[in-house]
Amino acid sequence: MGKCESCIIREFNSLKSLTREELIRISACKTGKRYKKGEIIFEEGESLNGVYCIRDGVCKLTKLSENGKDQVVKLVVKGDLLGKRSLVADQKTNLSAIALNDMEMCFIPKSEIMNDLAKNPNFTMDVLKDMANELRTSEESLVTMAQKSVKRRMAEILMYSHDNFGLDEEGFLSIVLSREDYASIVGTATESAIRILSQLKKEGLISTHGKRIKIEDYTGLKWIE
Amino acid sequence: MGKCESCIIREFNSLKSLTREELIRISACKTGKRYKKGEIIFEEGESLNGVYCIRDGVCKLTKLSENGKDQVVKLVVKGDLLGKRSLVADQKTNLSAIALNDMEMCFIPKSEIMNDLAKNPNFTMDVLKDMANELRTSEESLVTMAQKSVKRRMAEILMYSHDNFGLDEEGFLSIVLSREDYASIVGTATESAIRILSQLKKEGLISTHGKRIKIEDYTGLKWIE
DNA sequence: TCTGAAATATGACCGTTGTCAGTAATTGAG
DNA sequence: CTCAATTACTGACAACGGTCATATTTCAGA
Repeated sequence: MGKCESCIIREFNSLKSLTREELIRISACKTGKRYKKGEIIFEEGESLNGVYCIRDGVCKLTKLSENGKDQVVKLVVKGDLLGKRSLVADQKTNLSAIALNDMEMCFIPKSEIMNDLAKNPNFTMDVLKDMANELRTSEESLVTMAQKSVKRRMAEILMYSHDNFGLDEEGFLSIVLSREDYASIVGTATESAIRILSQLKKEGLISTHGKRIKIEDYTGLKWIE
Repeated sequence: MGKCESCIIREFNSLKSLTREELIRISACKTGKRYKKGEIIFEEGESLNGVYCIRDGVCKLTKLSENGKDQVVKLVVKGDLLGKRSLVADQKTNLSAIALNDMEMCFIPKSEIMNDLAKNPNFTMDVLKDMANELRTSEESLVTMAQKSVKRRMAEILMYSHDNFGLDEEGFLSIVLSREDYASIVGTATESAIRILSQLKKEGLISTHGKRIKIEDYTGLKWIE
C-alpha cells in the first residue's frame, strides 16, 4: 500500500501540510480500501469514522431530494480527501458517495485526523482554505443551477469532464457516465438529458459510441446559451 | 460602539473562541460601519481587508450570472461574520453584499483576524466548523435549485423568513423584500415571482399589504410541491 | 396633497422541460 | 455466443416558466 510520507498523492491535498512524523503515524494506522464501479462508499446520514484519501478513480457525491431524485453535488477525484466536511463538523454525512469507476483509496481514522487538526495549525489552516474553496465552487454551482438552461449545464459538465478527467486513446471522454448520471448532475430528467445529448450530436458538437462521448467542437459547446 | 469583550453578538459566531486578550486587541482596532437599506457593502471581485461582524440588520449576498441576472446565494444576519471566506482563502470576494435594511456592523481588519487564526487553534477550528456548516447549507440549496419547482422554492423562502427573521407587530414577515429580490432568491423571473405570490394569495396561503407579506397558512406552504 | 417614476400586477404567447408510453440498442452474466 | 435485463432513444403531450406588452398601484419627494 505504500507509505504516506513518500506518497505523491498527498501533494494534491491538505495532507501536504503534515510533518514527516505525523505522516509516519498516519501511515501506521491507515487501511487500504478498494471499491468497484457502482459500489456505495457511504450513504447520506451515515457516521464516518475517518476520511478517504483517493489514490485512483472517481466517485460522485449525491444527495436525495424530497422528490425522490438523486442530485449529484460534486465529483471527487484522485487527490481529494473524501469525508472531511463531516469529520470536521462532527456530523453525519450529508451526501452519499458512489464509485463511478474502480477506486483505490486509503482510509485514515478519525482520531488521527482530529489529533493532527488540533495540534498542527498549518494543517488546520490548509483544510480551512480547502473548505473555503469548496464553498466558492458550491456557490457557483448554485448560481448555475438557478440561472442556466439544461442545455448549457450539460455543455458545462461535458467541458468539465474534458478539462479535468481528459480523454482516452480514441479521444472519448475518459469518464464514462450513464445518461442517468448526466441527468443527475445537470439536474434534469433522464429523458431530457438523452434528448439534449442527441441534439448536440445532430449539431455536430459531440459524437457518441455507446455510452462513450467525444467532444467534436469544444468552442461550439462554450457558445451554447 | 462598545467593547468586543463585553459584546453579546460574538456569542453567535466564531469570535466566541477568542481569549479576552484577543478580544481587547480587536476592540482597539475595529471600526463601526453603518449601511442604509439598498447600499452596497462590497461588490463581487473586490479585495476585502477585513471581516464585518453584523450587529444589526440583514444583507443579501448575490452573484452575477452570465445571463446578466443576479442570484441571491445567501442571506446574512445579525451575528454572522461577513467576508470570512474571502479572507481565509486569500481571494477576492466571489459575491456582492447589499443591505436589505439599515445595518450596523463592526469592521475588523484582516491582519488582526489572520493573526488570531494563526495563533489560536480554537478559533481556527471554530471558523472551520462554521465553514463546514455553510458548505452543507450551500449544497442543500444546490439540490433545492436543481430539483424543486419555483413555487416550492418560493414557499421555502417564505417559511425561512418566518422562521429566521420573525414577524412584525401586525403579523407580517419582518424582512420586507421587493418582488425582484424574491425572484432573485428563488432563481426565476420577477414576473414569475409576482405571479406565484398572487397565486398563493388566491389559495389563501398568504396575504399581502403593499410589499409586506403575511403567512396565513404555514402548514399549507409546507405541502406545496 | 399632488405627481411621476418605480414597483406590482396581469394577460398572451411560446419555448423548454417533465412525464408517460413504447421501441431499439447495449451490456454483462453464464 | 446468447439471452435477459438494463440502458438508451424517440414521440406525444401537457405543465411550467420566461418574455414582452400593458395596465394598475404604491410611494417618495416636490
